[in-house]
Amino acid sequence: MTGARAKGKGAAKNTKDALKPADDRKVGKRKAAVDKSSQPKAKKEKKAQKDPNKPKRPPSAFFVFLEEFRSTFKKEHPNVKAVSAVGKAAGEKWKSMSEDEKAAYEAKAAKRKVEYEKQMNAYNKRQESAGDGDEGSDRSKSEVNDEEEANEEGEQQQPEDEGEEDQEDEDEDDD
DNA sequence: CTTCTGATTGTTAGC
DNA sequence: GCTAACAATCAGAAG
Repeated sequence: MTGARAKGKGAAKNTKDALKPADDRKVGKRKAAVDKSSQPKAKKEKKAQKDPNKPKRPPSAFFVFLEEFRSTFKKEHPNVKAVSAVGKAAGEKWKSMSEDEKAAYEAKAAKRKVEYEKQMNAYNKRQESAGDGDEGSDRSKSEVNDEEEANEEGEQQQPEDEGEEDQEDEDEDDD
């Protein structure tokens, strides 16, 4: 079980699979390491944080929905602590949701993406800076101190609204 | 003690 | 263009 992780399904590099995009690939999953000594060791920090503040990927609409779903799911199933249980249930419901409902999460996810780009910009800049001096060599600098600096637009309104942002002319469903 | 895994889908980045 | 990897999560499993 542990062996097949990265490419679980044989990398799906076969011509057959190649034609078919990642269809049912159980997601090669993460690091795909654990081979022998690929386990990232925590140098000193708690987790293997390669980069000081690496911009994590923006949660997809599904993940946004997941966060909310998890709360609900846990409420109705406080005994269920299996992540797989929520994942399955969420996935099922997700597919059951209408595009309208999904659009609400998609809109949010889209916004996340924009922020992600911003974070990348800051991160990217950081990288350049880090590369300049020797990284990890100087410890007296108290590591990174700057945080979130890509706020050029002071207008960061936080709409607490619930759902439906500006769908404007969305064809909705006319069937 | 520390890191990984499971399970879901979507998005992003690399080739 | 397609593939691989990763995004959260939580508790257990493995080393």
